[in-house]
Amino acid sequence: MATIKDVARHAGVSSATVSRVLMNQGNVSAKTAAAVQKSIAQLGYHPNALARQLRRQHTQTIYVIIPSIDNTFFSEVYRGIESEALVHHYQAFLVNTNNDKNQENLFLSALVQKQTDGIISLSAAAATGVIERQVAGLPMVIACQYLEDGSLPNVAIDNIAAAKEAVTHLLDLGHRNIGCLSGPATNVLYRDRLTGYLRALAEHDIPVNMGYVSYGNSTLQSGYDRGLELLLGHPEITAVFAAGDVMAIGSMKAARRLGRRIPQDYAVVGFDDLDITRFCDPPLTTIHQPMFEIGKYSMQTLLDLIEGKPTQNQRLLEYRLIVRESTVEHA
Amino acid sequence: MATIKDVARHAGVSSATVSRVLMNQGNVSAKTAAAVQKSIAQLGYHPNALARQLRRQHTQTIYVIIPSIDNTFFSEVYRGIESEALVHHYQAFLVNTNNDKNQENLFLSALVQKQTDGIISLSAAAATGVIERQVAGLPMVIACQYLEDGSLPNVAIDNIAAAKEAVTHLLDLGHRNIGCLSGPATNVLYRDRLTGYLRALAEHDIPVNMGYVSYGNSTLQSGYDRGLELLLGHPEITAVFAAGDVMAIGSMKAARRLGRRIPQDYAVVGFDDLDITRFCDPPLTTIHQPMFEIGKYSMQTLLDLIEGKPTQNQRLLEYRLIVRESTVEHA
DNA sequence: AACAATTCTGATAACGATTACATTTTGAGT
DNA sequence: ACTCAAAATGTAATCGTTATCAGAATTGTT
Repeated sequence: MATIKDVARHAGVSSATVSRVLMNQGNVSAKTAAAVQKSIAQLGYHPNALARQLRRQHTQTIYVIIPSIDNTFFSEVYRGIESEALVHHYQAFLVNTNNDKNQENLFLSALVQKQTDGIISLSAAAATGVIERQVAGLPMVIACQYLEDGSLPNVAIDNIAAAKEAVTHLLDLGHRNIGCLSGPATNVLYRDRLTGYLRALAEHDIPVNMGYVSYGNSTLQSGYDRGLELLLGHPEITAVFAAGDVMAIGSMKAARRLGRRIPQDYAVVGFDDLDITRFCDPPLTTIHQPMFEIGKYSMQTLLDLIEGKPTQNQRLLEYRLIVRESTVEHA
Repeated sequence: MATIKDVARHAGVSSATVSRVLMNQGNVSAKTAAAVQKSIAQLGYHPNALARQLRRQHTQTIYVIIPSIDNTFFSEVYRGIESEALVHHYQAFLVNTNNDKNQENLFLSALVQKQTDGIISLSAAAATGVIERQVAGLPMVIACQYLEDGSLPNVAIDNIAAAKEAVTHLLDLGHRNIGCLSGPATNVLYRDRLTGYLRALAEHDIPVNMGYVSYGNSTLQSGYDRGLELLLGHPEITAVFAAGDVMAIGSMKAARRLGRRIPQDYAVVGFDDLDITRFCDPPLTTIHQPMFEIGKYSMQTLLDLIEGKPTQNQRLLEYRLIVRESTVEHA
């Protein structure tokens, strides 16, 4: 690979001059600039980003930590991040932790070493790791989740209120025995959504049966498994609130297998509003999260952080309940 | 951030010694090693990867180019890549091009500059860009697709044979008017699958009606749109071969909307065997691709390339038809 | 033609690590 | 104690850039 020196020699100038045209910060005559450009093209020269970044002490690069790459929810948030990064000439890279603590640790220390300008984590768990490891100081924002000690800026929706609205929708339809398919209790997100579920019940003076809430792991299969259990163990349940569309879809299959018709015998509401929910049979009633915007604002916040501007510590975006055909008045 | 010099000073040794314990390549007494380790811990030192890589001239890093991050097919392939990378102490990063030529170009030149050790592209289009730009020389392999001039190693399945098998399955069930939901004709993958479709028909002496083939863009929506068109324009069609599960699922909604029962009135077979296909209603008959293995072998091939070992230029893995409930004997 | 002000350009010191080579220290064997 | 090889350490060059500073070339003004 050609280096800047090769170009300099080829163009008959010093490497400083080549660097100047590379950075095009003026102060170089049109003639030599042209000559240098020509040499660059002829030699197929590409500046070495490593060397440049080492010298400049910043990378114009951010990394996004994603807990599980196969969830399209995260992909959409990522797209928002990416598009915003692009307009600010930052480059976004993705790391996938597979929900694996080991992997997270590995990546985090790798990222610190990589001298990235900033990190957006879509997992509060990973973020906790960072802080324990005292690599704070590296600009970082959390998207979709948040740290309970509020130590890092975050952008998300109000999950408690949203979940409450979803469950209230079921209550308004006359359902009284409502199951809850939650995610891992270690995750704030699912704790909040569970809280919303409980509050909605409380507001309608419905006694809580903790047997109605089941904890899955956000996969289709666990939506199916937990959904099956729920219906088998509590046949009186007529509706379910799933704290994620993926689990909702899994549970719909479980209901069908038990001969329940959706929505007549079993109403289901999801959470997230993934693309696929419009193509289910029946289309899923769910909470819409502005995924793209969450990504976009996360990136904006990160940029503020990088540039040392003051930032809002918590940014809550708008959600909304989208009623489709998977919920109907209780018979 | 503490540098190696800080550690050296703190431990009362030279930076060379610190480097030696960092690389733990022996030749340093247990006593000083311990002292250095202690200083490292105390100062919270992390080696600067940029500097290290600049000096060592390799990064232990590979990048994976993904055309669209929201397709779970790619995620699964990526997981295979990642797991294999991990055991070889390589770090895999992801870049998403959103099927956008501009983005691809941007990323590619960025990657060259980043001095990565290698690239795995899940898009032949991106790979073509690389070659035009004469940044060959950078180890690179293509997964799932291939370049028609055979200039880069690739690992995939035999898409022609697989598509042919899928369509033959429909023919064996007695279907004669079979639609084809293809992807962009610019993509070898879809051209191959279309070829498979045509060959199956030819083998059964069924005249081809090119009106039966429609070109979508691999989204749920386009599966729906093209599927609707197909059924509206050619109501005599009783089965469809979709060159991707995502489009298959979209088209199922279109069929339902027109009052067709699946599979009785309309049989559909997909391609890929995404997780979601098991949770559709009805579960989708499809071609299973060994996504994880494709990823794994791609990474192995890339490593061989990096280490200068001889590599197999084309590796075809096994696929298989999985018959579920979306296909049934033609009435 | 002389001079100052301006614009270009080149030498060189960083950035933070690794490593070849030189040097010192250690320790075993006598 | 002395020698000598082996082990441990230090010095300094290097990776490919950018940025500071100083010097050279150009321009404009009188």
